[in-house]
Amino acid sequence: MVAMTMPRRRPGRPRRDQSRDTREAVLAAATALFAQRGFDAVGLREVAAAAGVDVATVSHHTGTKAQLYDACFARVFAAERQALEAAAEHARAALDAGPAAALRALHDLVDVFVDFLEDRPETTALWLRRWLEPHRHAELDQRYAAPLYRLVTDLLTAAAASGALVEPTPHVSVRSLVWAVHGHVVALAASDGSPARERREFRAFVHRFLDGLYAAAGS
Amino acid sequence: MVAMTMPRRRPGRPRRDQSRDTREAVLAAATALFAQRGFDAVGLREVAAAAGVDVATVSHHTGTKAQLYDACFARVFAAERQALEAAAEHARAALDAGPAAALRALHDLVDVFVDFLEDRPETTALWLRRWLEPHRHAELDQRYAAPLYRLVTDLLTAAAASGALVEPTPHVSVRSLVWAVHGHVVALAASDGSPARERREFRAFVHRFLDGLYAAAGS
DNA sequence: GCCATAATCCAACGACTGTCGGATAATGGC
DNA sequence: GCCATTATCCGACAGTCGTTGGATTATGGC
Repeated sequence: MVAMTMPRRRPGRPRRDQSRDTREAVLAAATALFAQRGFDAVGLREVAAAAGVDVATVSHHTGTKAQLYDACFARVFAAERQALEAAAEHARAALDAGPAAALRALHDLVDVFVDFLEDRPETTALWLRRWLEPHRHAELDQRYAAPLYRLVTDLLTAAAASGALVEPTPHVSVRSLVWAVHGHVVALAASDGSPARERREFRAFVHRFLDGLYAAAGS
Repeated sequence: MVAMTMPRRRPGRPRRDQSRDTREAVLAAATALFAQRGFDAVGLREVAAAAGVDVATVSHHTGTKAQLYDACFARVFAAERQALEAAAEHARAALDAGPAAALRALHDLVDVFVDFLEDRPETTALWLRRWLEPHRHAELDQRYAAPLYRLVTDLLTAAAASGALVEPTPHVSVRSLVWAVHGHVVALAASDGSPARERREFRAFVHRFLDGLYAAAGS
């Protein structure tokens, strides 16, 4: 953990950036715990212990428990959004270079997505937990999910408009693809087999899925 | 709720089947609450109130809170398994009647699955919550998920052996399909659009997906 | 070198949690 | 009609929860 490598904190006016470091350590510890066991099962004292600080320090930096949870969420999904938007921009640029290039760009985009979630499984855990909170679902959807979905959906729609593929309901395909990836990550975490093989197989499956969308266009 | 239609319970030796009725009411109330808000966020007193009984009565019938949770889980998935096994038997029988009949049977099987989850969204919620519990994941997988997955995977494998379709990794396809359905159910619950249209669109998507597996066989 | 600042910890609060012993009372078996 | 049975509720216990007020102390600005 980050807290282990840092010198034990002591009271007093902060060194430069001490506040930011502590906040980051708390957020990292809280994110891991919330992803693993959920909002209600994690106590603030536990978060504090994992971050190497006192409970009151957690509250001091992140306010209420719900605010801490939201901060963890925002932190993780900002990273995801950043990774995806760069890749999507790339794909959008390739759209004008013909169906073959567009298909290759889509493969790359999906690979970036799969890589990201494989590397940070806590992202999947947080997504699933948020999806299970109906009252926060709407706000979550608008702030995080919708922009990402629109990104890819627009991509597919544009590809369809250029005649590169046929997909009557792009948002359904995208959503199904996203959930399939989450399922893959969950299965990967619980797997006792060869992770490398499972990753390869899933990637191949996703690519076949994308190719299928293109094959339907009969180009 | 069931509790509302039943006469207020009073102490005393039970009428015939009173015990079973109370247990059922408790399980129903607990299942709904656990699905909505999760294990830790639901208190036993809340379950008791929803079932119209006292806390001690809940413990008396279902033991520990964890045992109550497991009982809810087992109850829901027994129903799912029953529904799916009947449909799968049907599909397996149709496998010898040629590719067209087999494909139609697969469509039917998936429709049964989608119908079931659309009708009982709490099933999806409980699945997702269980998947997020890594320590119980293995046991869960072996007791409930594995048999169902093997059912459908065997079906696809047999179809592949008969040359009806080509699918190198049936378990990946099946898992992805299952997660896509769960994603559909979640989106449906949070949707503010037309549920009927979303259901139609998703069903069409799933059928296209299955047809794609067959189309790859180049029959 | 002094002082205001602010990060940190300690201690405690009230509320809520799961669980259990014991009292109550209605019913089935005799 | 009596008795053993048992579903039900009341009350209480020990523990944990999130949160807060106040004391402590090291640092940056002067």
